[in-house]
Amino acid sequence: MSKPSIPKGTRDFGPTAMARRQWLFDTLRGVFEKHGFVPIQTPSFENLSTLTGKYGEEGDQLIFKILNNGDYLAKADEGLLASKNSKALTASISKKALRYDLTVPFARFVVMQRNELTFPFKRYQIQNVWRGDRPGKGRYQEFTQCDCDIIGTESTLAELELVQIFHEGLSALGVPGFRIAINDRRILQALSEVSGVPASSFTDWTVAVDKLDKVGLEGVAREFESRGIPGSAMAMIENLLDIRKASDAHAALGQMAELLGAGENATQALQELEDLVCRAKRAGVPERNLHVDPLLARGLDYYTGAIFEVVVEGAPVGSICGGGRYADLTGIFGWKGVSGVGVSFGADRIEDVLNHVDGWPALSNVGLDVMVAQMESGDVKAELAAAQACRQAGLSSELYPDSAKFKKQFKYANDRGVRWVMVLGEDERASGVVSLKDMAEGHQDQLPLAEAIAKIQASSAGFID
RNA sequence: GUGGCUAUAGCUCAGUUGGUUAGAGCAUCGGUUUGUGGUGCCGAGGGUCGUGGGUUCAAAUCCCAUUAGCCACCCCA
Repeated sequence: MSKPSIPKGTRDFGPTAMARRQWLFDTLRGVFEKHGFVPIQTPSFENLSTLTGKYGEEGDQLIFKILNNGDYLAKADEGLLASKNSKALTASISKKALRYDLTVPFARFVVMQRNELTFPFKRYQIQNVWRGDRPGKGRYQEFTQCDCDIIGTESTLAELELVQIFHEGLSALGVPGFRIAINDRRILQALSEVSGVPASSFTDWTVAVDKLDKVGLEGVAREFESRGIPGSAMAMIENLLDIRKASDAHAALGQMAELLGAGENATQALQELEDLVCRAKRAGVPERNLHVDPLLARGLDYYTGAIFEVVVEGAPVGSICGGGRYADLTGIFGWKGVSGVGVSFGADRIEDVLNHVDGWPALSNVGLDVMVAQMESGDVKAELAAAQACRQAGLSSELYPDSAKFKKQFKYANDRGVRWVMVLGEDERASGVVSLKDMAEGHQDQLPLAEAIAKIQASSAGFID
């Protein structure tokens, strides 16, 4: 007899966790809808070719591939099979894969549905994604992303709206001490150019920069060396570290402008960031929650403009949200020149943070307002009618399914955390009342059914968290 | 992928330098008389000590292998 288990990096969610998660999703949904986003869903798995080549080489390897049905080996390429070249063989034995994020499937969706949609199109999407990563703290193989994207406009008001949504969403969830870091790929591009990094090494450069917080300056230097980036580029990194210490976003942007000189793209990006920060501040996003971080890089290949990341100080997980502008993600699906920007809330990591700081509101997972006890006679006519009357009055109710001893029935109600128990015995029926016990207080009264219902309605549903 | 730690009841863990029938708490179930839960008291069930080999008169304990999990590194959102 082997104990059952679930794959590493996956989790079961019990009633308590689900009460919290549903509240989390409801809260974010409310924020998205308040900003005019509409929901969509896409399939859990896509054609493998839709996903590959969008997330960088590392990302591609983390995509969960689905083996073809049928006798896939018989149909596989003989030569590749014999050479045991897994990577090359994949294409001939797998045509589908679990989605890796919600953004690429969204781009695919937009291209396919373009004639049905009105642009700019604002959608939100709360669904699972899968990554074949090595699981660890705050790292799952299956997790839920809550995305909202605006596609079909280059207006920087879209970035502003998403920053507001970060602030409104995380505030509504009660996430403490979150910090929205913003940067721009165009600025990064210019920085790498100014520091003498060949254009072909830009991606390598961003990967190394992204690691700074983990590996330190020496680590980045080693990265540069192993990736063939001139050591002279280190000077810039140190400058950027200084900028991080700037008193505010305005000062940071000013220093960055000095480093960059007159590159046109970068100048525009700097101006846009400046505007974004100002407008966000005016829109009520506190300065302490918003930081311009010249070292924020982000790994995904498709970002071209503003990029975002949200971290929580002292939290046991990495970033809880991410996002950015992608100028032409639909281009790879055959529709060029459609710019979009989006952000993603990592529900599972936010859940981890709230667990860590014990920051959940009081949520009931009881799901039952009143339980009707069953008499030994097993004649349930009056009980069924009472339970139904409760439901018609908008209460959730159930009749205990067996004519068990009261001790057992009351224990069941207690263990479930049900506050109210109704008893309709001989005596009650004779006098046209019900007995209603308040499990929280321990009192019990006899009163007409209608009054009992009113009393329950006046109380809150459960008494155990 | 590298290093370290761990594996004993449903859960969390004790278990001495190897030595009789492997324990506790929690959980579960039953009892504590009439139609009533939570706290108390009494009782019960439940383990081939991760798996396979070895050393020994004797292994939960020592050795080897193997599997799984945890932590750190690496990598990444």
